Amino acid sequence: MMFDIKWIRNNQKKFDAAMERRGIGPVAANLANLDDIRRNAKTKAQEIQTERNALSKEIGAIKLRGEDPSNILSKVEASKEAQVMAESELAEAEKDLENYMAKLPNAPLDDVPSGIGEADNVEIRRVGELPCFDFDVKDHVQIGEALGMMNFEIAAKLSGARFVLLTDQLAFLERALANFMIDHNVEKYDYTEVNPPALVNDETLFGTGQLPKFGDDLFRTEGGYWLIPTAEVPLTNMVSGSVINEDLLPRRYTAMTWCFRSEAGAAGKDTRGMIRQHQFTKVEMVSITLPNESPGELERMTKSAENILFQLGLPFRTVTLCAGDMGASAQKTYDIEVWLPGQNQYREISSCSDCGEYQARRMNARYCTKDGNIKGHVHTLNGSGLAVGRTLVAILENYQQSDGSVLIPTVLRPYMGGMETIKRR
RNA sequence: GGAGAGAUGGCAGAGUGGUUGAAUGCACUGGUCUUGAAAACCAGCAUACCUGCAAGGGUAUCGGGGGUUCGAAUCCCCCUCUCUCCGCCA
Repeated sequence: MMFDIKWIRNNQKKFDAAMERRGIGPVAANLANLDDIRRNAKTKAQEIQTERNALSKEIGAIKLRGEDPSNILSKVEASKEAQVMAESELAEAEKDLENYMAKLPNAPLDDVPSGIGEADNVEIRRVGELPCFDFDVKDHVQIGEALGMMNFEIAAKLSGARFVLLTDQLAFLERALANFMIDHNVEKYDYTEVNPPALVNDETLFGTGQLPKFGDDLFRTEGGYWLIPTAEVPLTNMVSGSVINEDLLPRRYTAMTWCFRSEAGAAGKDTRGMIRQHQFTKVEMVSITLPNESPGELERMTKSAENILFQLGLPFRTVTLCAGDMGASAQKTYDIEVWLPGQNQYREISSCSDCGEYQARRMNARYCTKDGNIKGHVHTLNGSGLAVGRTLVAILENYQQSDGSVLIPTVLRPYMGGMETIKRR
């Protein structure tokens, strides 16, 4: 069950209040009603089945004695019709309830600010000083193209709009960034590196909440696979359907993957440059925790992402998303926004979310005590650490020099064979 | 892609139409015995859901879905996955 229907039945006002914060009208009464129908149908179907089972057993016994069971057989015949009816009623009721619940978003935590959009998000900290330039600031497209290492025309020829082709030192930089991030997550924050499938099935996308509602944002193969929009999908679903011993929690996974997004609703947005692409590289973090540990884990995960920016010397700010701006699966989200001199604004580079038990319920991922007693659903969290393409953009723009070259952040140099600057050659 | 074999409780492994939710062994838990332990013996040991204040009662589940039957782990069909062989391939 995607939500705790018993809890909803008994706490209808609370549930509706939570949904209202996400801009969704009252649903609890509907849910309770659908559940009533479902339970009644179930009870009825079970009663009929009980009778049938008893009769069938009796027939077995009678036949064993070598007697004629035909009078009972006729009784069975009568109950058959009733059973078919009851069962189809039940199936319909269950489907109705599931379909209804599958489309509801997660309930925001109490400390999530109210609001309907970006403007209502709350900044909680700013780190790093904005760079000053004594020359005309260029954006990453100008810088990259001038270096001759960022090409949108060839990418458009090969694929179409919203693709980019990096060459030479920029291709190298992207690879170095990913390595740096993975190492950071593994060595400093105890994440386990994973190299997951990038094509997944329907069930997996349902588990993390992309399906059934947001299939339009994804690419799908003719064979019915989906290209992952983020490594959150495979990493989180690693524990689907399993019962994890509480001693083994928390579990932390990190992966570098390509991410594929159709950007269906983004026509006209960020059309210039690498900010919004159909394909981009991202290093992702996923944590699986005990229920009471997810809020602390969210802070930890966010710190991990922030620390990468800090080490790269990129200025950023962190905001708490308001209830209306969060993704459907999240119960609390921090966005980290990096400063982009070329746009003269902060832009999202990481999003860290505590999904509570929302995804765990969809995936049926639970935990148990040492002696195997199943206690409940785990909590799941995911966060970018970081979006590699956007990090590359941020480095180009923040570390640009007057001569068109780009300084490489110190921590990255070991990952680039000691190279200190990227310049045209 | 072709041919074959398989999927049963934590594990191993019986079971081909009628008290089979499922033998047996191992593991695990409790007990007896013992100074203690081992061994031996006895008992217990799945999950989900419905119903009930509770005790309890009930339903479903032997990879998944559908079918045959009064009755299916057992028969039929479809699918998934695993293994072996062949082909192809990074």
